[in-house]
Amino acid sequence: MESNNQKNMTVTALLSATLQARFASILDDTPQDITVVETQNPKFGDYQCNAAMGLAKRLGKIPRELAKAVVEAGPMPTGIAGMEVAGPGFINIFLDDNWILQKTSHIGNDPTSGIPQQGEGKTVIIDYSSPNVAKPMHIGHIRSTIIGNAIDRMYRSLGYHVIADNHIGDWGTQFGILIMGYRKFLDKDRLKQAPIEELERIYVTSYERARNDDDWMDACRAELVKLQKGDPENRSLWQTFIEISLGEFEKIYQRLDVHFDLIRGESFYHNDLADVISTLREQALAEESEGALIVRLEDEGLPVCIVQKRDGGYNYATTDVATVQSREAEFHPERIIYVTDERQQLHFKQFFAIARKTGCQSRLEHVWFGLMRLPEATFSTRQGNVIKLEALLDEAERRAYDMVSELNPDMPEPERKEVARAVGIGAVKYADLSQNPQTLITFTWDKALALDGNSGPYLQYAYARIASLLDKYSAREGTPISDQTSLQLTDPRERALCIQILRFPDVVTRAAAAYRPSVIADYLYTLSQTYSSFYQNVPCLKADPGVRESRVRLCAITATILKRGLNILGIETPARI
RNA sequence: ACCCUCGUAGCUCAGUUGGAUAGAGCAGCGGACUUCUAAUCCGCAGGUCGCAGGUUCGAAUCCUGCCGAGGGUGCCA
Repeated sequence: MESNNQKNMTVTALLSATLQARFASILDDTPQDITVVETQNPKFGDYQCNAAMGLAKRLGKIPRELAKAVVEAGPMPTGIAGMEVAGPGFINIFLDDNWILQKTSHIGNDPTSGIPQQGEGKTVIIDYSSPNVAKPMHIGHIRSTIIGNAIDRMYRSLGYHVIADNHIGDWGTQFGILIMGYRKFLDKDRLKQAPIEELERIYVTSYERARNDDDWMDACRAELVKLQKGDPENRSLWQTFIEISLGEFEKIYQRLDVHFDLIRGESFYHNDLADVISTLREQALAEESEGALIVRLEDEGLPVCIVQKRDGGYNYATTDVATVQSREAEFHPERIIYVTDERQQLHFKQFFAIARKTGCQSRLEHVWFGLMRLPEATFSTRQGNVIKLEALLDEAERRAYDMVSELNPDMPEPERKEVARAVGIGAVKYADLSQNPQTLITFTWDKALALDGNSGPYLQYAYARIASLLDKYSAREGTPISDQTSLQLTDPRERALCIQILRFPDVVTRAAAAYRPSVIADYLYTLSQTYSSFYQNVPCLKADPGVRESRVRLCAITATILKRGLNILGIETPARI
């Protein structure tokens, strides 16, 4: 009987502990870095330990002999059917079939699918999406939103108390320009029809004018000062801009199934900025240079950071320091994770350094991703070749609709639309989540909306096929497959599938530690392929009684893992496609 | 000039942080549908891991140099 403690451990954690004890039993002390990893190739066993080689060298022993001694140190521990020494000193581990089945059942029935609840009692703040007021969200914003949300869900699945905070750009010089634009160029009909597009239009018009007209520029500055001093009329306009923008953002968030616990823009921290500056002065961290206030960061190998401009205005770094201080005081987070594009790397290094100097205790992490580009050119607001997020999602749903209609012409219209929505959005999300974020990615419609191969729809389809199989089983037997059905291994493909299922808790743990949703995406795709191969080649419903129940149950557990894994990526799993 | 990333099959990308014969998808070729949902499965072909050195039992992965791409570098965010 396993203890609760062991049930909360991943397979690699369990095996690592087992092997560590085994090494310790033949050595004088307990080596620390004994780890067990999944094998790439089944012929090397299910898991492997590579520690003997490095350790032997340090101890002046022969690697193969050390490995052999470990293998022969005693009877096989729980869960392990056999171990063998291979190559220069690898220890290949073969799991015990009964243990595999027991573990697979446990993962299938566990409310957290075996994911260790390592985050219990810890708070993590995740700062993502963060669009600017008065600008529509385009495909440049999608990555922060989708990747950030996946990290959010990953940490929740590990038991962390997650605070998702949308740090919107609702304060700054653009509002003077916007207020003048609103007064002079506003078209009320357009504002009703497409509010955010109209705000963007008046902003761009006003901005163009300001570039060529100094009087206009001065007027914009004057409006900004009035706003910052609390002028009621400008204040109310500003509120209007924010409400309109938030309303538009919320539509996108609803479609993407993204929800924030906090929406605190830069303005929320505005009153704290003067205090931040005076603290920096008191601690002698800030000094004047060329009329501005700077923090020197040579000791960190970083360039100077300006915290207050010559005209008295504050910079982004100042706001971010104020934000961290506020978050620490209110929430005491163990960690704060920021998800932004790669251009802000230096900024985050600088402001993390300043935050630490001012006593910040939270672990600060910057998760960055490459900008998205269009095949023809770098996309930019100025050139007007942006793809609006809304248009992308519409196109995705349209293509998915055509696909669903072709596959399933009998599906009633409302359901077909609903499925098309889930599949279209899932395709867009998966395209973004399935690759390493830190690479430059070129946007193409076909890739973002891929419906076959390594794609969201492939995974959803795999899920739907299982759901259909389970329905069919229930219909025939008059009752769904029981959670208590005992599993058995009668075909190598069943074993391969179980081995994949066992990996899930490790994968989620690893993905969260690396802030990489692609690790989960990659795994789910492998799981689906393993399942598809099993399903295509091994009869389930048609199998003999007993074997049939076991296989159907295995299908059900696979479905559970697929559903949970996709849910962590923020991708829905319709029961029919 | 300096700093940060990236460079892997024709194309798009993985590669468990130093492990065994570098893997998928798309495209190409050959097979499997009166189905347990073929958006699938089985097989074939495709590689000087940008180039050159180095570190060690072992390198796509780590160090150095070079080439190429992208981003950044005191009053934008």
